[in-house]
Amino acid sequence: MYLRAISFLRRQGQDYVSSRDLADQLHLKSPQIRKDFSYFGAFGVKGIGYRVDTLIGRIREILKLSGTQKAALIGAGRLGKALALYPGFGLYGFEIVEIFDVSPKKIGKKIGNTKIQSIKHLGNLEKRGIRLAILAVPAEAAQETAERLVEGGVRGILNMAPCYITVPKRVRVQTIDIAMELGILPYYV
Amino acid sequence: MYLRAISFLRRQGQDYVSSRDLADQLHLKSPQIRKDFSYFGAFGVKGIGYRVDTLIGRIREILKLSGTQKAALIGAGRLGKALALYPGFGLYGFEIVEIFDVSPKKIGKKIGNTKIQSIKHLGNLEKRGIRLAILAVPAEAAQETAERLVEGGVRGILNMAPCYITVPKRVRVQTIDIAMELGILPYYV
DNA sequence: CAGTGCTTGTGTTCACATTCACAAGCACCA
DNA sequence: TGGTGCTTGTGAATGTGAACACAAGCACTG
Ligand SMILES: NC(=O)c1ccc[n+]([C@@H]2O[C@H](COP(=O)([O-])OP(=O)(O)OC[C@H]3O[C@@H](n4cnc5c(N)ncnc54)[C@H](O)[C@@H]3O)[C@@H](O)[C@H]2O)c1
Ligand SMILES: NC(=O)c1ccc[n+]([C@@H]2O[C@H](COP(=O)([O-])OP(=O)(O)OC[C@H]3O[C@@H](n4cnc5c(N)ncnc54)[C@H](O)[C@@H]3O)[C@@H](O)[C@H]2O)c1
Repeated sequence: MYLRAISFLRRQGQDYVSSRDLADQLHLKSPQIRKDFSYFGAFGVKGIGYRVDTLIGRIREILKLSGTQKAALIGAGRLGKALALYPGFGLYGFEIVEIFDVSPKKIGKKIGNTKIQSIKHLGNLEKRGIRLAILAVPAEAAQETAERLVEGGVRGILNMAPCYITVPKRVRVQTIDIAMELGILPYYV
Repeated sequence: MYLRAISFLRRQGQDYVSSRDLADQLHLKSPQIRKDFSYFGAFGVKGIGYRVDTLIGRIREILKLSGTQKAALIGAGRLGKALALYPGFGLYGFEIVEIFDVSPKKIGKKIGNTKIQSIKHLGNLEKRGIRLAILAVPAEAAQETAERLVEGGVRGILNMAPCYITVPKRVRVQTIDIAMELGILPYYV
């Protein structure tokens, strides 16, 4: 979240940012931000604030986002296609290098420059330097597909299907349930 | 989250569920679930658990999700199209009834049964019974578009653009930043 | 070079959410 | 009908994260 906000400031040409500025932009209180940063060492300048470049570098280091990371996309449906063409992953250094699907109609076709491969040819992703996967298959197939990913050596899964998936604890899953997020709104409205 | 899990159980024909079962499924502890439910009154049966139908009804009531709610979709790009055709909103009783875009190439075309209208014709959504909107426009246009939605009487916005938007405090915004969620994974991997 | 204004970093306080532990209560059975 | 086995609902304990308040420190100014 900080990375996104600070990257935005950099694009606008800002060199320094104070915890107060960030707090206003992110709708947080400023001590929150200073505490968060200070957990990872003191890299601000009293009286001035934090240097934007330094901050981006440190946060990328902390989150292990330095350099580029390869990711696989599973499921070339409507959402999968949107994700495959989404440039926003670049900010965090992600690149979708392989796409898989089960449907013969889709296998062999291309999304952008990337060919859709058969899920049967998933193989050992780890050996190809892929440790992350985005799961955009129907909920019914999510658990089964996740298990194949784990076999393939994947260490982190972004699950777009509206269900929980169970994996060995060395594997991290992050689930996004878009409809559920919308479901939160009426309560407050 | 509970609603999704319990709806899943109902589809499987289960009549009752205990806090322990739910806890296992959602990777939580069981007292958490009992506390959460008890804040809204006691509607379980000791020795048995919670009746699935009752639970779904109560949670829908609590979250103000009883009945159907109309929503507008702004931005008929790749993501917008996927969302417009996504059946998963139905679980929470949402229906996308209007779609808007700015591009002359898209206006007049249909996604499913819904015609894409010009954003100029947004008008008063409230009067048409629309209190929720899904924002799937480029980040640069998000703030400006959100303001038009607020003018149109929208009370809740699901923002898919990777940026914060500022709205009057009577309006609730829920932002989903998909790339950011993926960005969380490497830290743990 | 002392004074002013601003911002960081952090010990302490505070608030809240999670977890524990157990009494109360229902169902089933002998 | 009394006993057994579960499960709920909830006060109390615990843990965790947010907010506060302020000393320490940098920059700029006259
Ligand atoms: N469309 C949306 O806007 C949206 C929003 C939120 C969540 N989701 C979720 O994302 C997932 C995908 O949604 P979608 O709209 O793209 O669906 P879709 O039906 O358009 O696409 C699903 C794709 O997955 C492929 N597939 C099915 N089983 C597979 C398997 N075992 N291995 C590999 N590929 C397989 C299908 O061939 C298809 O191409 C679903 O779980 C859906 O609930 C979608
Ligand atoms: N594609 C994805 O998978 C993905 C993932 C995460 C987030 N997002 C975000 O969702 C948003 C949409 O992404 P997309 O991939 O669909 O982009 P897109 O470029 O395919 O579509 C954007 C659409 O918005 C329309 N638009 C532009 N300005 C508008 C305005 N002022 N009013 C109404 N409509 C307007 C455009 O005409 C276009 O049809 C972006 O903010 C993007 O960052 C997309």
